[in-house]
Amino acid sequence: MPDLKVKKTADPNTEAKIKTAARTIFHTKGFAAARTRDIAEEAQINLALLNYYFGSKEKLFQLIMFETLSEFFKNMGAVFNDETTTLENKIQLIAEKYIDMLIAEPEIPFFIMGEIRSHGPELVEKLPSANAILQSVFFKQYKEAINKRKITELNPLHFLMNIMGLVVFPFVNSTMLKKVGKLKDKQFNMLMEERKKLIPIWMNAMLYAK
Amino acid sequence: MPDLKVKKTADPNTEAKIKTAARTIFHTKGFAAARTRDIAEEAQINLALLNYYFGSKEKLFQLIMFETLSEFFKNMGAVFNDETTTLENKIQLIAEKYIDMLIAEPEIPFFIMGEIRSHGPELVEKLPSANAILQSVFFKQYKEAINKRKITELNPLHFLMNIMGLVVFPFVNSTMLKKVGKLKDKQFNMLMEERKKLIPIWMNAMLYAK
DNA sequence: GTCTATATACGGATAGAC
DNA sequence: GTCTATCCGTATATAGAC
Repeated sequence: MPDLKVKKTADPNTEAKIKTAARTIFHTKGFAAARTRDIAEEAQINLALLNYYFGSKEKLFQLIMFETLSEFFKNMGAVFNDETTTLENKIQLIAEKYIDMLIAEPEIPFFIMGEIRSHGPELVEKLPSANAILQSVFFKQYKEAINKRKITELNPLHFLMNIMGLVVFPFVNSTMLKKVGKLKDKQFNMLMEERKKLIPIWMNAMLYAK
Repeated sequence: MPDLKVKKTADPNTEAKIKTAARTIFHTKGFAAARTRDIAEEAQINLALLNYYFGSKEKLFQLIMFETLSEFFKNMGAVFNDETTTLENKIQLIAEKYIDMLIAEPEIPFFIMGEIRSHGPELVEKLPSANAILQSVFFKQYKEAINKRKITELNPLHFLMNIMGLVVFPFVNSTMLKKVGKLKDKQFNMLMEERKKLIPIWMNAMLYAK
């Protein structure tokens, strides 16, 4: 008689399902507002399995946070330190890659910033890439461009704030922007696509302004 | 025999103290992570008094949220709709006023965006000013400037995203920026002061770029 | 109005059957 | 591995003394 699988056989995907669900819930609600029950429901598994596989809400969160951060910074390190591309190339690549990523997962920057605020700056310590940003090839090239054109030298952080502000901020504040502009998600994303081309132009204009 | 006030006379400031404390706690932690005990401690009052005066955590939150939003948008409405100032004037005023406000209360934009995300867009409905932004004098002047100079017309939302990104984003992401730039609060605020002058220059350059 | 003590609800976690 | 039932800490809220 064949095994009809009438009863609970192990689901090989349970662990993965929980992780995917946890990612979604944590990203959208943040650690404090996320409930393990939300995650269990999203994953369509029993609540007890969350603890069985991951020990605790806290441990599961640490895992998701670690993966999210690695993912968020890994692609960027390569662009920032590529010796073969120009400053202008890099600006364009950063705009394109970040915007693509943010269209795919728009909740990530808010999630990261929120958890950095609440869990304190210890979290930032764990970002190897973060500390080295100002020493990257990207910023060396920025300084060269400034010197060459004999422009008043500003703290390079302004440059960093500007490109991040232009790229990331619309996603962080998307709810309000959609409301103000009466935009559907699709239209909003179209605007973001436009910005891939516009931001390099704007950044260039800012660089040599006045 | 004089009244030595040995015992509990009514403190006329209790209500105000709770509100001030609630503001601080809600702004820094958000609704979900804020505990009524945190607020009571911050205000140095008995926990029960919070409910005595404000009914519930939820009601107290609604009050703080309403006041925060009104305050955040009221000054801006005046600037946006002033017929007597030019576009350039307004950009400068917005940068100055917003940055002053954000140096004084840096947690506000993150707080507002976070609660809009979690409490859903109903909250945005309650912003009378928000819906009218694109009809303001500020944006009329923006469109005139574009037409006059025969520049490719973009969705005005780009203009809004840009100025907000440049002004607000550094405050939203301040923890990471301080870390990356190894800045004390004081140094960070100095950079923000610099931006009051820089943002108008940059916005102008962006406006007529390419 | 202010306090202490307590009720009530909720969320994270585990025991133990299957 | 998966489920049900339950425990326990914590957080909001209230009852009632002063």
